[in-house]
Amino acid sequence: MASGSGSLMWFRKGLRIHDNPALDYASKGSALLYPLFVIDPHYMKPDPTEFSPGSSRAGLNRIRFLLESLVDLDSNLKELGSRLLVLKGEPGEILIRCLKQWDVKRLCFEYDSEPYYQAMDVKVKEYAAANGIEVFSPVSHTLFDPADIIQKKNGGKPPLSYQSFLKLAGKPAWASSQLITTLSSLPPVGEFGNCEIFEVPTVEELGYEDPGQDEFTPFRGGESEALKRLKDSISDKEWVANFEKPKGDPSAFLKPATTVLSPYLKFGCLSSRYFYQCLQDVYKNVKKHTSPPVSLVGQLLWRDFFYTVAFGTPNFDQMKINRICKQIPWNDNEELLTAWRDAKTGYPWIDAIMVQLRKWGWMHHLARHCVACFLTRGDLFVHWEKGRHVFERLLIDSDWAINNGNWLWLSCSSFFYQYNRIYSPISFGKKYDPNGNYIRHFLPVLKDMPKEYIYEPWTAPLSVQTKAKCIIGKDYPRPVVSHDSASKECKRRMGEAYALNQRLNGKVSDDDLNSLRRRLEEDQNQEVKAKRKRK
DNA sequence: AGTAGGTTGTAGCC
DNA sequence: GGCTACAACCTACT
Repeated sequence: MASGSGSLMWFRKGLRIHDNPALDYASKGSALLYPLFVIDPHYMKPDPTEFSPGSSRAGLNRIRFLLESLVDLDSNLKELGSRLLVLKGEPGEILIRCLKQWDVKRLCFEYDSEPYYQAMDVKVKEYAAANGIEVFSPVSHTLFDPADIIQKKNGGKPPLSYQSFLKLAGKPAWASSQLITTLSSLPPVGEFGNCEIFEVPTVEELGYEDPGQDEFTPFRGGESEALKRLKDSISDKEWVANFEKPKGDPSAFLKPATTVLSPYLKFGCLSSRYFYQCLQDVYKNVKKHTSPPVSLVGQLLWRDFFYTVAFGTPNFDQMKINRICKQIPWNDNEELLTAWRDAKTGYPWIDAIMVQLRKWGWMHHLARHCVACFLTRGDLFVHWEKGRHVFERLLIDSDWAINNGNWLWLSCSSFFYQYNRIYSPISFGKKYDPNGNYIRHFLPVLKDMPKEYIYEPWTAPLSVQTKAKCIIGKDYPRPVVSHDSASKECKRRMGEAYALNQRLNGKVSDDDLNSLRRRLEEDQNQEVKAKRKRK
């Protein structure tokens, strides 16, 4: 109760010591500190109905990354004379139970703008208020407070373009203040009575079996790893100063073309604000540097842009009743979706990327673009929400606002509308990696295919296929669609869908969408018939 | 009402 | 590596 002398630090994201205002405040003026993490079954419980090992929300790679981050957090807390208390269950309920049983006068946790936590936090705050417990919930996951930008600076609506976001956001308030990056010690952990406290579990303890995979993500979770990676990334000042995102090589995998700090930012193992300040320090000491949107700081601002729009847009993660999302008659073709998801489209560039996603949980941004475009408006015309689900589970850096924002972008449903610009599943990869080394690594079945054919193996003469020990249609699939005709058909459908959205001023009903879907399919059948006749 | 600009398209040319 | 045509969308702002 309010008479207590302890603080409860509730970790969700923000799995770090450095620049953690909630932790800093919790540790000040309190005789006791309870650092808590709750293992949420929504996120961690095995779901055997899913297409890959993991829960319904997260694949095994990301679950493992989170556990590693917790182990590291626990060990960093121990160095400061504390430890991490791990509990299991629905986090909101568990937290309230802890507040009831423990000696807590102050509850601290990082503000989280995702709908899932917004709903949970309302209940927790209500309980705290009713019981005289002080709540401190600072914005420290992002550079800016999304609510501040939307309400105070833009009259209640989120900006829908990056440029307008930049103008509204300006410089962060804390840009030139000293962030607290180290703590010297923490108060001792209080008595936790009959609460059953766990150590950080292993994946096996969570009920997962060894998936028997030959290759796993090379990225280890945790604040220590994040800071090491940050230091490595910014040590090359020229590289930082000249960074231009679109110029990176998506096929580079031995040494990725970006920092790969995204998974650490996702879980808050790395503070985006600290990263921002480190980058500004580099910029100060060089003659010239790149700028947003392409620079490294630009990447952090992209992150905040998507957080802001996502916070200000109800139903951001779906097509229907989403104010900013174009209504498009996507198909529901399970076979095409499965081929894409399981790296069996017959396009090696696409399939190699999907294998990297499955094994590493990370691919270059442009590689993500290629497969997202291919699944949706480029070739297969499958609903972006299906692709979103696959990314959401498999990416180690999957972040609700950013993942959904990028699927809206790539499917030309919002933010980006030039649907005639389609990534070629053949030539896009080839211009970076003409020898196909990336494909050879992630699709070893094609490792002996001559480079003349590796992006289009179905065009290789049978003698070449035999010599490469890879028969197309047997050892590696034939293309599920022909890119030339499929992309043309997609453009036609997008054009029709856009016209419908414009005509109805965005108010497209299920019936409108279904009748367009029927018409498009009829047109396509007629077209196919006409083609046959001509032959 | 009209226009500029938009992180990252492709193919074909030099 | 850079230029052009291709076909053409939207948002933000004048």
